[in-house]
Amino acid sequence: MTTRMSLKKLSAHLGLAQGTVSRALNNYPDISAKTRKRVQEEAIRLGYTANPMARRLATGLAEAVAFIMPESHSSLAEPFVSQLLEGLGDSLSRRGWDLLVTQSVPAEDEPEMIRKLVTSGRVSGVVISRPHKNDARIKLLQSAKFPFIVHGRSLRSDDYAWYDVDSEKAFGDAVDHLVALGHSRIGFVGAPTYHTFAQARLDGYRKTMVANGLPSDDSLIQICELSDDGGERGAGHLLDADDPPTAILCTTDVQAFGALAAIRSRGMVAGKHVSVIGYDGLRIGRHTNPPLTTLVQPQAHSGRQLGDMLLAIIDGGDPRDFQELRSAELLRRQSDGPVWTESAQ
Amino acid sequence: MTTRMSLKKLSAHLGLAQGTVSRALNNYPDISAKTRKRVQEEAIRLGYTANPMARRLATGLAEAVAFIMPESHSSLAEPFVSQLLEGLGDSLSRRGWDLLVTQSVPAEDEPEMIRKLVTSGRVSGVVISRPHKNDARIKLLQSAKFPFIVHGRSLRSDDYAWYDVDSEKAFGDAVDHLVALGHSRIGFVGAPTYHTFAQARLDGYRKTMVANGLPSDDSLIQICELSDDGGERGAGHLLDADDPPTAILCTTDVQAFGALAAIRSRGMVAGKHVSVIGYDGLRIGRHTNPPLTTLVQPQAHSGRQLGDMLLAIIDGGDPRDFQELRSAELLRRQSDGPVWTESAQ
DNA sequence: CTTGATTCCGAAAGCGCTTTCGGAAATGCT
DNA sequence: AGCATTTCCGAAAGCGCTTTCGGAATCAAG
Repeated sequence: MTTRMSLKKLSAHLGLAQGTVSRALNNYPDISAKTRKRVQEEAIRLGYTANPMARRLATGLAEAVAFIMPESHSSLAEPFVSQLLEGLGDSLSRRGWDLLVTQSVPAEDEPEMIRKLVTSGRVSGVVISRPHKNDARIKLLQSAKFPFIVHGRSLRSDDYAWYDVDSEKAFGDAVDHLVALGHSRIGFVGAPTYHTFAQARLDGYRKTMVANGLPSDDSLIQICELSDDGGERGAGHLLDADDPPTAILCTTDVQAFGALAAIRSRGMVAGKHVSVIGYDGLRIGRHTNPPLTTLVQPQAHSGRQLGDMLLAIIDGGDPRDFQELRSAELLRRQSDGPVWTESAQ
Repeated sequence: MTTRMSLKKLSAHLGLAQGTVSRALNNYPDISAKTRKRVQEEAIRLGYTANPMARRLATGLAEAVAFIMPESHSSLAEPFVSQLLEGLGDSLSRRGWDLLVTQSVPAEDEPEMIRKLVTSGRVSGVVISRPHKNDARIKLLQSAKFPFIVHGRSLRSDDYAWYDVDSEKAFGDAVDHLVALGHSRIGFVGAPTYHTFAQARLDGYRKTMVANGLPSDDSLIQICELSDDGGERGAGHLLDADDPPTAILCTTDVQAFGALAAIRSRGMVAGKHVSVIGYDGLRIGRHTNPPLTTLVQPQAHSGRQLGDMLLAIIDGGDPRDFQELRSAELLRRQSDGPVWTESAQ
């Protein structure tokens, strides 16, 4: 491979000044259509592409955005990441920008990590996910006036861009659904509520319980970690209580998988003796025992959406104009059913 | 935020020349220990960090590597990706390098995509995964003398770096295991064999079948797509044949999930009437019906490993010195068992 | 034709760093 | 003390692009 084609060589080849060629390639209006055409054709003919580092240095634009991976809570690795990255990459590549992924770090180091990312100039924007209710990263990014978008929301979400699913409403729907099936003692397997989504889902559950005139005291609520084991433990406690619930709502599908295990291990069958509903709509839920009823979120194009929005903000758009709330829908598989009664048996 | 600290300002502040400060920060030996210390301390005191684009332009080093995401075959999104990226990111971040992710593109565009990546200078190395038996990307990378590492192998794998799991051996072990359980008609649900791993697993199955003096004619082999649906169809055909197998080996866990479904839908129970063994060791397999027996690959640190190896190659190491073959182990859950006999019932 | 406005391109100054090179100052040796 | 080294730093030339600015050439208008 001969040495890489440079602007210098290209312009010499064309008998034009470097600046002229550069402007021609970048469609400056002060270049005649004729020479512009000549330049552009010759450029592709010779396979010239600008050195990104040189351009980035000259323009001060990083031409890249970072995705901060959520901390993986279980070895049941985040199934979203892959899909989300695909969408994000798709969005960015249309502009020739890079997608860079940074791993999450211990929570206390996050601010420092964000600071570095912002000041280093390696990226022109970032997308963060799974914000806490009071997310330090968001504040940092805001005060630095750095373009960013959030996958999810924090408590106050009016003044930044986000893309989220209304899981509060979804959990309300789930409760209504269970009530319609005759359930009145409905348990909830939650996650640490510093996660906004965990809080929202708990709220949706609670509010709809009282709206239906049902109890949702603490004995019906188990907060545990976001893993199958966590779900199993949480559901286990619920099931072993004096007056166990006849249905259990889980914050995530992964937790629900654990809940199903807890039910099985107690000699009961989910969907019959006790109902279980998860949230996420993971396809893998088709294969659990029994197949998991779940709230599916429309994440097909969330990555693409996130990318497009972030790009718009980087282009100068007002972050407040980019807030999108989608809704989730109940997908009935086989882990829910009417409340169990011995007699009906 | 006041304007970013630059080498120029830092050096003025120190009363030194830019070059001197730069060399001090980069630990050049021609700077006295005294001034080096002074410079470095002042740099951190003032929060100076070099502008990456400027450095990259000056040094010609991209300080980044790209991970090319495998094409996702099913909406059962690749569970590995997340974990792998984490490890990779970890490895790279120790050196302050960036990890950038590029989405896969239609196979026919891959060479072009690789070419762009290589010539653009945006990265100093790439990691590719799921190579085909005769992978065009590998050849391209080799002829361009561009640093890269492969997650998996192609047919001829002697002259480049790779990290792989010996799934051929693993499938041999699985066959032996089933034979020990009394099985003799063992079916195989495969994947398109342009995937090297699909071929290797098929080979492992075949060879060990004949080594055990068992038949492995085409009627026992179904090639289908890498998804749960594919696995369900493949296993279905096997099951519906005149002389159905008493055990089925699947190329991946995801396919095995489908196989379990096929068995259930025919009123049989896996692990009893017919055995199923998958490959990957996905944790989610604990929750299927029944829990899936599988060959688990040690992917805990594969990302980290891949990153370290690639870095070493970029540093000038000989790719041939970086070939690592790990092995998978059988994890018995509940989808395998002795061959079923009516009488024993 | 002359003038004034346009159109189009060349020249040059950066962007913020690295690295080579040469020379002054400090040190070693006789 | 005198010379040859060695130590340490300053100066300057890039890296490959973008972008401003001014001027030559072209055009329209008087």
